[in-house]
Amino acid sequence: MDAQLRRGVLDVCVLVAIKKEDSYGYQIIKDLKPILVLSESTLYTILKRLEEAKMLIVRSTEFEGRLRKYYHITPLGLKRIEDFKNEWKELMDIYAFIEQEDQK
Amino acid sequence: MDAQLRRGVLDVCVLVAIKKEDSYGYQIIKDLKPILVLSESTLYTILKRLEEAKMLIVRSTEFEGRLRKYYHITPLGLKRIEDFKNEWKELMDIYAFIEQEDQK
DNA sequence: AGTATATACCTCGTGATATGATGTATAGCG
DNA sequence: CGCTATACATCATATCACGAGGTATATACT
Repeated sequence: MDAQLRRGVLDVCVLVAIKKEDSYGYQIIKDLKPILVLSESTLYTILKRLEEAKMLIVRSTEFEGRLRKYYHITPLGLKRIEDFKNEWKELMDIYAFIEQEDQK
Repeated sequence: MDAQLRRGVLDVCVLVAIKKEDSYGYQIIKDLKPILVLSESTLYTILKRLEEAKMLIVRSTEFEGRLRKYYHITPLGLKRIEDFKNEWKELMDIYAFIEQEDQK
């Protein structure tokens, strides 16, 4: 899929994956794989950005000798998802325009 | 609207506006204004990129003493629109996932 | 013991891109 | 003569995805 189109949904997909249940990097990649393949470098960049934007809070734990950073969604993160849904409507209008004009 | 979401549709909107009828920068901005506001610097950057990608060909003319660069869409440009429509389907699947997971 | 694979994190550099600010120039109108 | 509309352009900046590469542990296989 086109890189630019992906960008618009990447962070919201990550937020949604975490909203469902607190999760960590490696798990999120596996959970999203069926609908969206994303590399570790991409995901960790996104997680960091969302944490800096206070849409996520992190809690580091140790699990079987390895580090795990569990992310939890904040009210700001939930708001981001809601905002996205509204923006999606605008995007649908734009797509409708594309389809309509393209048929002419 | 979110900047990232915009990015995914900007160039296709421009292509569609030109597909309908050969057009030039200033006109395209006016035509798209009802559904998508874009600045001159943004548009001219996009036009340049699409021309370099051979999705548009340009023909410079003089109109009432001013320069006008008319753009015409190429088969590659038409293909880009078709590809976009297919990618849109993938994007709809992702959105369906977001909606579904968000309701849980 | 050694090797491979899965888990789990991270950083750095690069390339692509949108946008505001700014600049140039002409036409037409009051 | 100044203002607005038309019409182009460039530059600097900020954001972002991603590949390449790095570190470390647990488990399973040979």
